[in-house]
This record gives sequence, structure tokens and C-alpha cells, in this order.
Amino acid sequence: MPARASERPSILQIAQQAGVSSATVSRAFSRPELVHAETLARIQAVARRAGFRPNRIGRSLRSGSTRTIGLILPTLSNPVFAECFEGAERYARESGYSIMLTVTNYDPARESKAVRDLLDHQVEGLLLTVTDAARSKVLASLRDTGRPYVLLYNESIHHPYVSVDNRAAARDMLDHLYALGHRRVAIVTGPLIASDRARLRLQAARVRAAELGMAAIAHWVMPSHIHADARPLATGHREAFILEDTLGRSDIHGAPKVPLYCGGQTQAARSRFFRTALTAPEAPTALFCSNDRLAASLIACLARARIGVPRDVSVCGFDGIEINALFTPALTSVQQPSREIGKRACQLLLTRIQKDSEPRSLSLPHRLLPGGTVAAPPHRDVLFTTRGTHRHAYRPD
Amino acid sequence: MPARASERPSILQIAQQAGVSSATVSRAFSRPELVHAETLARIQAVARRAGFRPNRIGRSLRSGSTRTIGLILPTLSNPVFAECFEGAERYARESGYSIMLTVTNYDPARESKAVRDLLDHQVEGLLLTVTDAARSKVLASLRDTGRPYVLLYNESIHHPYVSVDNRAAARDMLDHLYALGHRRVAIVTGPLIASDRARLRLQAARVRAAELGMAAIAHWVMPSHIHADARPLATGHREAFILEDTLGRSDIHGAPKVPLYCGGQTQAARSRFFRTALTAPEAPTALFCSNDRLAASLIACLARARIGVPRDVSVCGFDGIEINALFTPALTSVQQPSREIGKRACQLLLTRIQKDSEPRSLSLPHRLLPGGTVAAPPHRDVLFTTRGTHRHAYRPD
DNA sequence: GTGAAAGCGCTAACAT
DNA sequence: ATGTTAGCGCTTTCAC
Repeated sequence: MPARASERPSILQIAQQAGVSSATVSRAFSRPELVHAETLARIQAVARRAGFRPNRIGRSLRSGSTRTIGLILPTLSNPVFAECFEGAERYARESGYSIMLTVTNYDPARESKAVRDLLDHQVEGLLLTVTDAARSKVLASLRDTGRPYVLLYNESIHHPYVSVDNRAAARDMLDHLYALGHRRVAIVTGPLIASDRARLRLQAARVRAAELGMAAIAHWVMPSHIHADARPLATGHREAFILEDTLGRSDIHGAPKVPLYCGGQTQAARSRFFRTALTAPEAPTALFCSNDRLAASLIACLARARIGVPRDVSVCGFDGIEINALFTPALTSVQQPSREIGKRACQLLLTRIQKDSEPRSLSLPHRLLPGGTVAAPPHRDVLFTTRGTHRHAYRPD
Repeated sequence: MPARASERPSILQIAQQAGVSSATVSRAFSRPELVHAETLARIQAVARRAGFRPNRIGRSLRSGSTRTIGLILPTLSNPVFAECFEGAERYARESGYSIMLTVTNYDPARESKAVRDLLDHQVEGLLLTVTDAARSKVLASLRDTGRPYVLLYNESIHHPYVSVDNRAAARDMLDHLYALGHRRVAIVTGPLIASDRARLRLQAARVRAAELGMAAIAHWVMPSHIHADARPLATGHREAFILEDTLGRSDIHGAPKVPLYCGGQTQAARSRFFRTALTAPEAPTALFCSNDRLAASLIACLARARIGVPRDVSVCGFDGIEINALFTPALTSVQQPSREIGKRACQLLLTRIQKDSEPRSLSLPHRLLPGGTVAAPPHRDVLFTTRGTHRHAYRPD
């Protein structure tokens, strides 16, 4: 019967009851092979009876090692990060490490505070996704502390990271759209385009569009309340987004940098916007969303405006979360190996912690997952007019 | 410029540089109002320059308080738990507490290990969801330690919890189905029916069906690979599930307790199963799934078998996760306030920690969220035969 | 308002 | 194989 919390025994009481020194009890738990079998058994018996387990705070203070790592993610509502967490957590647990986790909701102030808090807890390393690695003050100071850390999803030339090649992934999606006949594509993001990944993808997509001789890519911004973890757009949003290269170089492509704000606060206003924007002469035939949640929301939004996907417009996302396959039609996306990103980042981090090795980065392969939401562009003259059975309804056809 | 990790200064060096004792530096950080303004400023200046922040391991050891709580969840891939985490984490963070998180994948052995590990880390309390609260050995021993803890989602008469009233929620869904004309309902679960919530809902649904004069509720078990976080069914699955009342009473209702295993490993086998099972004379007209992810998988599965929802069969879930609204048609479900469950549980826990108060439980209100996947039952003679435009396709009608 | 001193629970260096 | 000793970084009396 274990003792109650208030009476939790220390190593000294166990030592006395077992008739040995505290050092021997310590060895019995941390390096049992150094202790005589009989002594070990006696200590274990006493410890079990008393409900004793070594206090890791004491151990951490003395040994200087907490066997704990910190994890900082924007949110867990997005399955991308939830899966990444699970990959990292599993690897950490199997390596004997515990995880302290906090979320930032894409707020740089929270990112800074989280880093400080976790360092105060003496985590041995940090795994984190920041909104914008290039502009993050806290990342620079984290590097200066000498504590190992690895970025998740943020590609950066100044910090170790594990990610996919966002530019290549965006290019692949553009190629896919081009191959199907699309020549006018818009990129759709939430108001959180401060995210460096989204910017990287947008920029690479624009370069690729130019290379392929496609029309310049427009940038549409969805209002925040469609996208759960978004903050409101600042007023004057048309000026709010100066898209820059996250890796520090300037955007060399001459495409328009001013985003177009999509619709207002009401469903009716958004429906009007989409019906107008998608029937204009130079309207995009495909909408490339910066992530899958946004893509799913957008499709629902278009459905309410009676705009069919992919019949009237093609839609694709980014992330390749598992739920995509359960939509009808399945969402076309670029899959990131999120679990693997978490796992490999944790592996890199633990290597750095244990061997004090050089920081390294890793680009993991992405995969284009074709779904049913992207098809050849429709002829303009049948847009919004023809009626018929939808190929992808739930019911038998 | 902060010092590198190896040279991280201690309170003593700061004291020396500031010309005060270590006690004063300590006060400057933990109770600054006790320190003279000038002294405080001097200490802060020195600390900033040296990059000093108090080591929380030292503080925890001395003060006996880590300001950390442990969180144990089955998985974060299910948005129910991800949202719950966010609710708890936010409340904890705003109260000055950090969180150590681990997942168990519904494995009781991992649950036990997680509790031990977190207690070793001297967490001040524990928030956890276990597979089966009534049978959990580790919960009983956790209670004996005297450490505060609150269960999430597990309703239990022996432990404090925050949950919805699972029986009432299941009854409400049965009433909803009944009102629409359904008289034969099957419950569909993953192989993880070891979950006490799912058992509670199944049992309450059976009782309600009897009260309403409906046919006895059958229990279908989906094979594991449809449901991401499931482990394989043991062989002899037909005998594997003896459904018992989680709260300790026996199941008084005489409905069949042996579940029916749905289909095999291939899509073709499952399609065959569903087409047969749903056209039988006494076939269910509605399928009540134990959670929303399962319901979404099932609908996709039925679609592949060319069985329309809700045209040929109605389907509903449990949890009310946000993504439900993005399916077409939207998934009918019972909503649990997951974020609120996390928040309130954390609140209860911190109260217990800070005031050493009595353990209390909380039943939060659920809400039936009608979607498009439940409709009046079809006439048997039109089942699988009529063709036509689906009301809920993405494209305009 | 500040300092001196003790010690939280443990481990590591050294001694035997 | 085990004991002795010192001390990790901090907080907390208790004194002044």
C-alpha cells in the first residue's frame, strides 16, 4: 500500500530501512547492475512496500539532466501538428524522454514566452514551429543559449529544421494543375499569411507559373472566421501583405503582391464574391489553398454558393491530412509526412543533446496526392449552367 | 548577450555581481515587492546582462512545488482530444502551470507507465482519460497516492471526472432517430469497445430502444484498419466482448451482447457485408457510430459499396467535432464540449491542488447536432434501386 | 529590507 | 560492492 503524497518517502528512509546507504539505493534504481543481487532485492522490497520511486526533481538538479524536451506548436486543432506531435512524442518516450507541450496560436509573443518558460524548466532541447523563422527574435536568442533545438516545418538557412521542400511541393502542385489544362490559378490563404511556409509556397508557385507561361497568380485571402485558428485581419488589409522571401532574398518575380480579400462577414457576401470572381473573363480555374483545413472550408463555402468542385472550379490543398480521403470527392493535396517530421526532428534533437553534435537540417519527401477536387478546367460557357448527376455524391449512381 | 548553456549563471553569481545575498536575488524574482526598488533594479540589470533566469528545478526541489501538471490522453489524432488538450492547456498556462503530455493509444499498460512517469516528475496533479475507469488498476493506486487528479470523458462513481452524461446523450440520439421514424438501429464501434464511454452509450441506447418499443439494438464491429488508432481484434472476437455496465452494475437489458464483425480485410468483402446486412428483412435503418471519425469512415465505406447516406441508410456519430460541418451532407452527431471539458477539468484540478479541496465531478451539457446524414428511413422496396440527383452534392442543383 | 544558514532529494567523486 | 561526503540552485525560516 503506497504512502500518501504528504508522506512520500525519500531515498534516505529507504536506505535506513534496507540497512544500506543512500548511495546504494540510488544505484539500485539508476544502475542496478552495480548492486549485489541480494542487496538489490532487499532495497526493491523495501521500496515497493513504501511506494518509493526516485524523485526526478532531485535527480535532475543533481545530475544536471532532466530528460525532458520542450515542444512548441501553433495549435493541435490542425491534424498536421497533432500528427507531428505524436511522431515526436513516441520517439521521445521510447528514448526515455518526457515532453512539455505548449501551443502558441501563431502568436510570436506566446512563442517567446513559451521558449523562456521551457528553458526555465531546464528542458534539454526544444522542438518548435514558429510563425516566421526569419523574423523570430526568440529563435536568435535561443541559438545564443546553446541549447539544442530543431524547427518543425519552418525551412530556414539560419536554424536546423525538419520539413518538406515547400518550394518543390508548390511547384509540383502547379505542374499537376498545368498538366490538367489549368492556366489561371489563384492561391487562397487565411489571414495568417505571416506563416513563412505559406509565403514560401506562394512565391514558388508564382515563379513556376511564370516558367510555365501561365497567368500571374492572384492571392485571395479568406476572412478569419472561416478558418478556426485565425486572428482578424487588420484594417487596410490590401496593404497589409508585403510578401517576402522567407529565406531572406527578395521576391524576384513580378507578379502582383497585393492580395484580394474574399467576401465579407456573411455567407451571402462571400457567395456573391465567388460567383463574380469565378465567372470573370480572366477568372482562375483552380484554387490552390495554403492548407487542407482551409481547402475543406472553402469547398463547403463554394457549395453554399452553388459552385461545384471540381465541375466549376478545381480546388486543392496542402498538408495531406488523413481526413482528406473521407471527403467526397477526396481532396487533392500535397502530403507532408507529419508523423515522420516529428519523429526525425526528435531524433535529430536527441542526437544533438546526447552527442553535442552539429545542428543539421532535413528535407523529407512530400507526395502529391491526387483526389477528386481537381479536374480539367471547364469550358467557360457551361459554367454554373449545366445540371446533372454529380459523379461524387454519396448515393449510388 | 546571454551566456551559453554551459555557463548559465546561478543565483549566487548574480548575488555577488549585484552585491547582495542570494536570498535577496531570490526575492527579487519570486516576491519583488519585498525588495527595495533600487536593489531590485540593480539585480534586474545584472540578471538581464548575464541572461539569468531562476532555475525551476532548484526552485521546485526546495519549494516542493513544480507548478506542472500531467496530461494523459489516448491520442491526439482524434480532434476530440486535441480540443480538450487546448482547453486544458490554455487554462493551465493562464494559471501559471506547465503541462507534460503523453499519449497511450488506449493501451492500459501505457496508461500505468504514464501515471508513474508523471508522478516521478512530481507533477502536482493529473488530468487523464483512461480506457476503462472501472477496471483501471492504476487509477486506484493513483487515488491512494493522494495526488489530485481528474478524469476526462470517463464517467465514474469512484473517481472525480468531467464529462458529458453519456447515457443521456445516447438516449437523445435514440429519441432523434425514433422521431424520424427509425425502429431498427445498429450500433457500430471500432474494435476498441473496451472504452467505457462507448459501452455506456451502447447500454443506454439499448435500454432506450426497449423503452420506445424499438427492435433490439445490434452491435457491429468495424475492423481496425478503417479506424486509425485501433489495435487488431483478437481472434474469437465473437466471444471477445462481454458488455458490462461501466459504473459497476450489470447490464439488465436482455439485448444480444455478441457483436457482429463487419466484413473482412478487403473493400469487396465489406461492401458485400453491408449490402447483405442492410437489405435483410430486419436490417437496421440507422447506424449509430460510437464516434465521429468512425462514422466518417463508415460513410466513405458505404459510398464505395454504392450505398447512399441518408438515402439508403441513416448514419450518425458521437463527439460533434468541428469538421463534421464540412462533410456533405454534414454528419449528425452528439456534440461534447471538448474544449470546455479540458478547461473545467483543469480548473477543478488546480482548485484541488491549491485548496486541497474535496474531489468533485462535473457533467457538462451535450447537444444534439442534426446534420444531413440522418433522414426518415427509406421504403425497403426502393432501397438501392432508384437513381436521381443527390440533394447534397457539391455542385449546384 | 536584507543576510546567514539549513536543506529539499538526489548523484557522483572518491574512498574503502 | 558499498559508504562518505559534498553540493546541484533555490527558498525559507530566523535574525538583525
